Amino acid sequence: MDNKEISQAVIGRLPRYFRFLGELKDEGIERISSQELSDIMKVTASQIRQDFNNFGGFGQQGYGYKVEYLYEEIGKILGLDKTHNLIIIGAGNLGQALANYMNFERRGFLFKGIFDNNPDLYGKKIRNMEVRPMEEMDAFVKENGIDIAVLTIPKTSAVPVAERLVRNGIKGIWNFAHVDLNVPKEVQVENVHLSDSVMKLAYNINRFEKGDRS
Amino acid sequence: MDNKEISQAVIGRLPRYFRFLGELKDEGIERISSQELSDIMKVTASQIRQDFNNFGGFGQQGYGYKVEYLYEEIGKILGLDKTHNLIIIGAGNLGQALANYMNFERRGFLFKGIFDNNPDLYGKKIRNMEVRPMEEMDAFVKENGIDIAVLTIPKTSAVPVAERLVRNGIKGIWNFAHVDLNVPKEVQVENVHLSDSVMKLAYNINRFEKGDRS
DNA sequence: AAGGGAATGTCAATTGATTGACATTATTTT
DNA sequence: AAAATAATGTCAATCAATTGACATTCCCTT
Repeated sequence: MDNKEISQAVIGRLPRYFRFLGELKDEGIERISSQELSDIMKVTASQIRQDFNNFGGFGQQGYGYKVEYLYEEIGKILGLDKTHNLIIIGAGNLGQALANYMNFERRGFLFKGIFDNNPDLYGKKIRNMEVRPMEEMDAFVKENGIDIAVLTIPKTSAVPVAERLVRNGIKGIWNFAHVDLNVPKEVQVENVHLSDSVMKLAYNINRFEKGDRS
Repeated sequence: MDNKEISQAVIGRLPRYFRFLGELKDEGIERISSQELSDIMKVTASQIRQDFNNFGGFGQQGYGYKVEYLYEEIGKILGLDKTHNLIIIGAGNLGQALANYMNFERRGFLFKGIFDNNPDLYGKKIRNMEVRPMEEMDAFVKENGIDIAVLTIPKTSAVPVAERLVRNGIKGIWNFAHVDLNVPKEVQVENVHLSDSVMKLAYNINRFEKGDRS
């Protein structure tokens, strides 16, 4: 295994490759060239080859890539061959949506529990899982080997809750709260700032209306 | 108004500036230098000045930036001084979560309707708005001047629905479906691919466990 | 009113990402 | 079995983004 650092630009593209390859596989396509993939995905063939080569190259010269093999390998790179125990903090609309939405299970993300600090919700069943009070979170994380916490709580509580999670050995935080979390570098944070996203959309709509047709 | 193209890298940072400035404003801070902002936001002061200069520069030499003024100006750049009429397509968990979650209203994103093709949901009230059947969508978009459609439907239906939206003059699509939409360039698409996001998280957790401490 | 100090705006240098080109190597055909 | 073909892997060139440096300008104090 090479130890050279892979840029996040490349990593950010892997899930999209994975998605397209999965679809090709489902269609029964067995092999594909970087040029064909380029046409489908609307990125340059050069970038595709460059990206795959970061991991050693999965193709055969003169032939192309075997779709299924490539799909498997990218899955492994992304760590989808392993399972991850996951809890959701915040049983509001978004937390519930994510809990139910979980065809993430297929990818090895196992939903292990959901927590909230609203007593009205305690015991409520969400996807066959009772909402637990926040006080139980710390022990639960430690005892159940939880890797990932999904934060769907208001920004005011997000920071202290993140600190508690870190203290109990969480490995990754999927953060939906509108706030930056400052955690030690051994804890991975992936932010989903929905309002940032919709603002970008607003900008681009506006930009276009002002006559910047590009 | 300058007509030079602003890179999406810069645009992508604006919402974060906006968020931090809003908080500073709420704390009653009146002025800030790029260096101070750099310390808070953990980006270089040079990048901050460079970014703002894309829009002509909002500061005063020897003084810094007026927080409130800067906040307002970035809001205007993002188009938050205008209102956008928005509908949600797909009244499942995620659609409902987004509908309720809407403190987007504060930013000028006005929730005007929600649609689904499941008859069981027709008429169900979500945030004071009855779920409408998909058949009514096309006319509704046209008649109510809808700018933005939020797609929270399965990937199979996302593509044809996007086409219908485009035909009826939608300006932007906030796409939560796990599929790439091919729309004319005058229609802006902002993707929120949640599974891509969680896969990136999985990668980074794995990478770290394998000993890449960075 | 004048001078010193502070921080912007901007240019240049560097770093990083993407694209292009092609030699190499495997496959396929004859 | 050899030649032709096809497409990768990789190097070099280009393009874009980030950082660093500093002259300029404006604020603030005396």
